[in-house]
Amino acid sequence: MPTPDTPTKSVFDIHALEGIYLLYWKMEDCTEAIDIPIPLSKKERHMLVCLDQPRRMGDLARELLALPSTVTAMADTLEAKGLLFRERDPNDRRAWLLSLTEQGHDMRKVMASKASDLFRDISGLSDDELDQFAKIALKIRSRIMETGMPKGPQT
Amino acid sequence: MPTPDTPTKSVFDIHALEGIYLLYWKMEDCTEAIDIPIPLSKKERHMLVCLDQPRRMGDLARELLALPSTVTAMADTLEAKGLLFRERDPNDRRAWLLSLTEQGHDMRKVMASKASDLFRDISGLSDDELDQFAKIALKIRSRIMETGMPKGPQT
DNA sequence: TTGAATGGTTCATTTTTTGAAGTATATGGC
DNA sequence: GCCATATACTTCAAAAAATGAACCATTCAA
Repeated sequence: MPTPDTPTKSVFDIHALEGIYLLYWKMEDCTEAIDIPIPLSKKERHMLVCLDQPRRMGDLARELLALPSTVTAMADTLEAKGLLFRERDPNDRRAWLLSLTEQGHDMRKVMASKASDLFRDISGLSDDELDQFAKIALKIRSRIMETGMPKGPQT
Repeated sequence: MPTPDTPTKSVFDIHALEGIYLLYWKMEDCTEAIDIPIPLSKKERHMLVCLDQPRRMGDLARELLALPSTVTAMADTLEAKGLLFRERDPNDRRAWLLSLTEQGHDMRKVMASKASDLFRDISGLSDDELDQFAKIALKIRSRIMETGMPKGPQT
């Protein structure tokens, strides 16, 4: 019978990564339970949260690891629910900019603040640790935004 | 036209969380590209990585935020691919323990070590920061494992 | 100007997830 | 021990979500 795998010698071992995955999954799980007036799927929630400012559909698709056609569908339903609207990108008239309506912004704010609270509870970190973690997470965020957002599914 | 939302005053603000999400998504994206002899879906990969030691299907379902029936289906395909096998849990003969075959363990090790490398590249952190981040991620991991794994979808 | 590339849409197909009903084992009260 | 109820997993049909190919409009570059 196989015995548990021994940790690799690498600095950042798989159990730390597992911590990140668990955190993500647990956040997903608890976020489901946030009570919002209009029911949204997980991906739709993420899309909403990504829209702190107007974004092009293609960018969203890459960030959310979705195909353009998937983003079209999600934008359709969020638009139908009155949470966002499309505007032509003045710099490229092929592209749409998605922007939140006032209702969309309200909902996004509620979700963002609840998510932040959830993170504190779930992680159980001290203020000091939260601070350290946030600092590094922000670094990772800028790094990914600079050096390459996810490429997303290839067609 | 709505202006970008102002950050909340909470210690752990939404942009830090966004960093964690981006990290997760980018890891998903790059992990797709890891070349393995037997093609697996994302969830199947996660399941494999979770099986560093024999686990009950119900536990996996909760951790992976899937329904029991979904885990049954995934276990079936991974079993058919020769990567894991079922054994009755001697402590509860209703339950199955999923264990990796030797091939499964080999594949898991490859994926775990590549994931670790990927993380270093994607995050772009210094060794010192990696260390700090890993320490905190491990804390979060134990915290979640103690105080409550995800409940998963409710039937 | 024109041909190739890009941004998004449409829609039929495939994949994945869901959930209700079922089997087998466990657990707690009597 | 016996029964009722709960738990662990399975089955399978229905629903939801993602995919990808064909398409239109605009942009970019030769």
